[in-house]
Amino acid sequence: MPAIAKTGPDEIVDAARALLEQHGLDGLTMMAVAERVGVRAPSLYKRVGDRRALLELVVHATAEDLAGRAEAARHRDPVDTIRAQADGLRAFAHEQPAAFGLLFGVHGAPTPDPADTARTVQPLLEATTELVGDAHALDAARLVVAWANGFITMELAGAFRLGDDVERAWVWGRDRIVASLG
Amino acid sequence: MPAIAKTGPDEIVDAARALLEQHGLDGLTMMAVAERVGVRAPSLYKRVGDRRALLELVVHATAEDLAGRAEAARHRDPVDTIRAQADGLRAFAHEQPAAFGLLFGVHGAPTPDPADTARTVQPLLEATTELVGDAHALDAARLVVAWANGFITMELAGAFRLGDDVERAWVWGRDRIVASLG
DNA sequence: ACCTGAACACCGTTCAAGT
DNA sequence: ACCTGAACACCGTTCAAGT
Repeated sequence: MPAIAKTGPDEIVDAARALLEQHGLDGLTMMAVAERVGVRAPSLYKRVGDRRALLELVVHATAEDLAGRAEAARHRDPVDTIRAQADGLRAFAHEQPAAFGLLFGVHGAPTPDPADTARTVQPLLEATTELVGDAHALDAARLVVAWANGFITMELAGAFRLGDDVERAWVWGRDRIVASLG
Repeated sequence: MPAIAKTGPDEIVDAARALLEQHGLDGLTMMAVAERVGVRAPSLYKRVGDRRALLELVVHATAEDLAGRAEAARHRDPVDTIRAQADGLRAFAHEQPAAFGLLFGVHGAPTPDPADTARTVQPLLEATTELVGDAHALDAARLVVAWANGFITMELAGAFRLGDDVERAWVWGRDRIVASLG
């Protein structure tokens, strides 16, 4: 007998991303995803392997999203590009904090596709190459990304507890780093 | 009837920390902790409230550990202190990667005691005060900590996939940051 | 006082049976 | 082809009953 599919992998991944942001990683259960796409949990296994595989799809979708933004934030001036890459990463993290945490956290989450990672870093790498030269372009890119990721992660975790202006700390740190590459 | 306690909170926290490093956060189950301390899972609830409370104890113990190390890594020269704080944090993370991830990750883990956080940052804050003055001491400390946390987190997550020397990137970044504060 | 088996809720996953 | 109820394993948690 025919039997039309009620859902596909895309709807499932979208549902999973929504649940991730709304209820955290623990709220992203197979049962909750199933309910959201209008199906019973066992049916999901015909589409996505298992929960781990679904997390991989979520990571992949998030990484693609981020790569697209990074590519869109290029400027003529390498200093402008570096600032835009850092600010863009932060904006992305504020929009999708849980997905950002999944992508850059430590705890055994799936790793993004190397190709997406490469696309994401590329514009920054071009800018640092222009600023500091080939020999240290990668070191410089790692400096910028490490600082931005660390700052954003601490910000999202509420780790800046000594008061004062977090916004100012971002700009101050960002511009110190940019200046140190000049 | 008497009935001597078979275990106390300290053994339970030690068991939990060991499980965390050996089997990850998912391996830190109440049943596994119970088995390690020689008791059945229900008995743990007379000692630690619940799993969440146990995680808080683990975070607290880890944060105290880290604070002690930070205090032990002071030097006369503020530049030496900053280097030592960054290197010490990294050494700590390499020894207890899972605990480090729990402490600095994003995902709804318990937050360390503010007092422990303050102790941990204090030596760095004194050094940055000496280097850049009161007005930007906190901004500078945040720059250093954000970079170090971000670098270490990416390193532990295996996010440095573009090859090359990670060790060199650490030293290069660290010394750029220190120099930018001079 | 402290410990435990039994029980319940919840989640991931499999599979035989339905359409 | 696709979907589902039933079932199993595993974990967190509670509680009445044991010593």
